[in-house]
Amino acid sequence: MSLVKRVTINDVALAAGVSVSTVSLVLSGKGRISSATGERVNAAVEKLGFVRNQQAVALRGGHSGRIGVIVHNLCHPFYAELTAGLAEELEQNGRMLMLLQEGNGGERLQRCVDTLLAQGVDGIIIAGVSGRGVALRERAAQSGVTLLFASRDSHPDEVAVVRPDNQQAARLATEYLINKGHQRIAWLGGHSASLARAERLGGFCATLLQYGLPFHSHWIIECESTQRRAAEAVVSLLRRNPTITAVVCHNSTVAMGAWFGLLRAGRQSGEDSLDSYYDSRIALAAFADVPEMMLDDVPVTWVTTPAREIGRSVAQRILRAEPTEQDTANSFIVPARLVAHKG
Amino acid sequence: MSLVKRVTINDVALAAGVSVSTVSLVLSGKGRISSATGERVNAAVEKLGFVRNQQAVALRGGHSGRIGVIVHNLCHPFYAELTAGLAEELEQNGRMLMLLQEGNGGERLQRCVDTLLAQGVDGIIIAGVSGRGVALRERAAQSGVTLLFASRDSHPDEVAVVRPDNQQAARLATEYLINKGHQRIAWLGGHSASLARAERLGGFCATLLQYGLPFHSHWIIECESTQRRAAEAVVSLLRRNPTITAVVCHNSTVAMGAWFGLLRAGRQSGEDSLDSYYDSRIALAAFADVPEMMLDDVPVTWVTTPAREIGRSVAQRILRAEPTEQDTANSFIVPARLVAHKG
DNA sequence: TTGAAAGCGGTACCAA
DNA sequence: TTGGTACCGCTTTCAA
Repeated sequence: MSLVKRVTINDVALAAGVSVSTVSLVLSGKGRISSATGERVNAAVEKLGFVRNQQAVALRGGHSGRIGVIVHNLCHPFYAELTAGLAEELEQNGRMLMLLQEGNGGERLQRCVDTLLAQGVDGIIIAGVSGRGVALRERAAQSGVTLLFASRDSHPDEVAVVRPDNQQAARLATEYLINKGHQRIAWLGGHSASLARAERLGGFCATLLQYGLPFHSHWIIECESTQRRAAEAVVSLLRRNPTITAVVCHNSTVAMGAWFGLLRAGRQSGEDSLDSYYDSRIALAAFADVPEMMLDDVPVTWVTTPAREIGRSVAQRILRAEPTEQDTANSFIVPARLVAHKG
Repeated sequence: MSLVKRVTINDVALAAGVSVSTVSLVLSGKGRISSATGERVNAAVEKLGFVRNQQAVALRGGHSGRIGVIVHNLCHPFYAELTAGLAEELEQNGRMLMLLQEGNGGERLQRCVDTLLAQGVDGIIIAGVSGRGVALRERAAQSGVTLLFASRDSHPDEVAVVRPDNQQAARLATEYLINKGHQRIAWLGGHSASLARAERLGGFCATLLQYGLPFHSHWIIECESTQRRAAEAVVSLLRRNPTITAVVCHNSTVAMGAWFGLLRAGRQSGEDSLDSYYDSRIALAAFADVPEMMLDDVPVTWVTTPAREIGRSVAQRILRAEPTEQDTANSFIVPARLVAHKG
């Protein structure tokens, strides 16, 4: 037993009574081979259970079929979806994904790229990391490897990035509410340092202005992403500004919290039906990274960021990209979809 | 421009004025090298930006440093966490992860393994796929590669698997409720075909019996994993069995739904405080794949399956494993943790 | 302490 | 239509 030697092309050649070059040709279907030889080789491959050693192929000069992916946090739903889309698309094209998680800090990212380069990847995708993009791309280019970025927001660097259209997403949500008849719309959630939030706010404000609707900066509420805080915030907001009829929430947690807050407020104000209280008074719209089953029963209209599509898109781009032409690659912005609450 | 040739060990040797063998020795710190030469080589490495080609290393006979991972569904929180833990642990040990998603069907899984084998991985981890384990392990063993399984439940095959202790998790939840004074406890959610559910139910029933508490099979409710269904189910359950004081929920969606159901029921029954209605009447416990921030405000006691730890654990095992001794590897069962609702 | 050379498993060019 | 063979980048004896 012990170290079972792997079946190589030599073994196949021997078994089929041909040379290694012939086997190689059959394998890649390149040369003009007589069908008799072809079958003999294939039979040998089958019998011996031969699997082609991709490392050797890559070493000789071919492509390795590996795409490196550096993802900031795999457990974040957005990046999980993105990575899933990436893997899906890459697998469909016979490539595979080498995954690295970028735990902390900038130095580490550089090292991730080097690790990937050492593994002989054909391309590298960085998902959700900001800054230092130019230096990294240069490093990758030195090795003739395409480097692409994917992110939730626009990149601070001047590098190409595939990302969601946060402005359009906000416009979508806002217009939906406006078309439903809402005129006084507030914003709840997110931290002012968030770039994605800033982009969304841009779309939100622009849409309000465009429709000639009032916009007050004190209707824009920062809020920690917990249900408790969101519930408190929405109640206090509505108490101070009773004319507000709709709220756009920065994420699903905030939206859930806001809903609970409304439920409580409805109860406390003596309404006899929470649903009617909600329906007649306050409409909720919110951004979500993925259409979550968990949220199916909450009366919120969701604008979902197409994380999976972004993954697929960036995969397609890296497959198409020639290492030399990467400089021509421009940002590719994927639109969001609106999922209206039924009923 | 165009195809920038990668810096090789030859270039380094040339630049440092030594032979390739010397460079190799310095790189791996193996031979006894004079510090003068060592420094000259390192300087050249630095200047040229050399990165060692792992494919060549692996081809020559060393380990590739790659671990293949086949995961059923990356977007499922349990498997996302598991994969993250896996990646974390592997990276800390200088390995990396080649990720494959097993979309559908059995044939495909076999192909995934072959793909991984062709890439020259040192080991393969299959996360969340059942059946056909024996055949796959055999295939891997032929190539001298260790194959390990990780899963949410016990495996139907007779192969080693790292998995959560579903029985213990259920025991944990049940005992917690009992210690809180609950005597009449129901079960809500999950499909009867689910193996994980069956295991949990085992722990649940055993604990009840152990404490001499009543157990009625009609207190075990199957339920689709949506909030709406769970809300309906919990209300109808309590209406039929008003003596029940606690419910164990099969997952977080069901728990959320149950809570909403209780809220509604409380309101309809004319209670003036939902919280007190809930607190005084029905306690909820539930299983969750990860401690989710989203759930921070729901009065549910969670038993979290340690997905990340399972990932880490299986990574450690595959790093430790010698290809030949895999048959001695037994199932490794990771206990769950209880997160009591504060207040 | 260092260098020369033989592979690892393929590919592809050049002959036959 | 096939076979011989020189590599790809690196490790590792074996000599020097």
